[in-house]
Amino acid sequence: MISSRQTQSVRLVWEVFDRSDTAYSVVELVQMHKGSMNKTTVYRILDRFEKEGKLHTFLGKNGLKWYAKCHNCSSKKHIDIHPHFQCNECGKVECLTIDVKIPKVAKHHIEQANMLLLGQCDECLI
Amino acid sequence: MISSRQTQSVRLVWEVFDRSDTAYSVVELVQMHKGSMNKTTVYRILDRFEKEGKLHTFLGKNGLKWYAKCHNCSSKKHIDIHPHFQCNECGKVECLTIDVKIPKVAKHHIEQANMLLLGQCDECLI
DNA sequence: CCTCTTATTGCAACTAGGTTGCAAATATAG
DNA sequence: CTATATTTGCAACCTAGTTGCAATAAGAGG
Ligand SMILES: [Mn+2]
Ligand SMILES: [Mn+2]
Ligand SMILES: [Zn+2]
Ligand SMILES: [Zn+2]
Repeated sequence: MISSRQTQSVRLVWEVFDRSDTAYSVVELVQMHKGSMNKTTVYRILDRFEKEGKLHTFLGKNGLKWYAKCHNCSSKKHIDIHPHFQCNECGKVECLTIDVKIPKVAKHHIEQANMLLLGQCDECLI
Repeated sequence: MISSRQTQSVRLVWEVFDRSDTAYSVVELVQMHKGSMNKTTVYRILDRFEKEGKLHTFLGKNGLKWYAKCHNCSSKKHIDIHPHFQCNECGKVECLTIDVKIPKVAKHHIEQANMLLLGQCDECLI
């Protein structure tokens, strides 16, 4: 499941994602593991998870990097090209399962489409 | 046309956008005006232009802030909700005139959709 | 034109996310 | 149990962007 060396830190970071399908910003993850590992280690472990196809990454509304679990990816193929949602009130981020068709643009070759929807989440709508 | 005080710096920054419809990153703009004004000034002028509805802003692929001219906006209403394209090879950014319909998401209120298309621009396709 | 008020600017210091080089620690193959 | 390669901590660094404050300069009104 977890390739390369299965260190204490690797296990701790993975557990967070294993427990739920929530997306986490690097800032949260560094904060969360403060005391048990260095921030550099968090960054490096996340990098490795991404290369291995365990996590995918995207940018939230202020350019912050977010990570979420992949479901059918490997180091060879990332198929997590889905839109993401971020709540303008609580800041929470979610992976969306809806399909977005990539628009065609004349004279351009489009390889990827990043879509970030902004608004209010279910909890903040009340 | 240009509200507030029309300083030397304000004129210089505006000229860049007035000349063409190119999008510019703040990094480029600061570099471009190095020698004639401080970077803080560039940031503040861009902020003002945005508030006044002259420029709109969005994030490029590395979370860098980009600015481009608005065409029918005012301080009251920004209607520049269009997708943007960034070339993976030369880094160039373009505003796209295509329409993207904002997807609906159950139990969420979507206010805005940010879309960044990545690929190769016309010049880099050769 | 001159004067006064207020918006704008420069500067230096700061914040925050993210990266790097290197020596020390540790997982794991054999 | 070793030997080796990977991973980690640390401290220093980088870059985009922000802030407080004193100095400067638009431009409105006289
Ligand atoms: Mn996702
Ligand atoms: Mn645009
Ligand atoms: Zn919310
Ligand atoms: Zn290009």
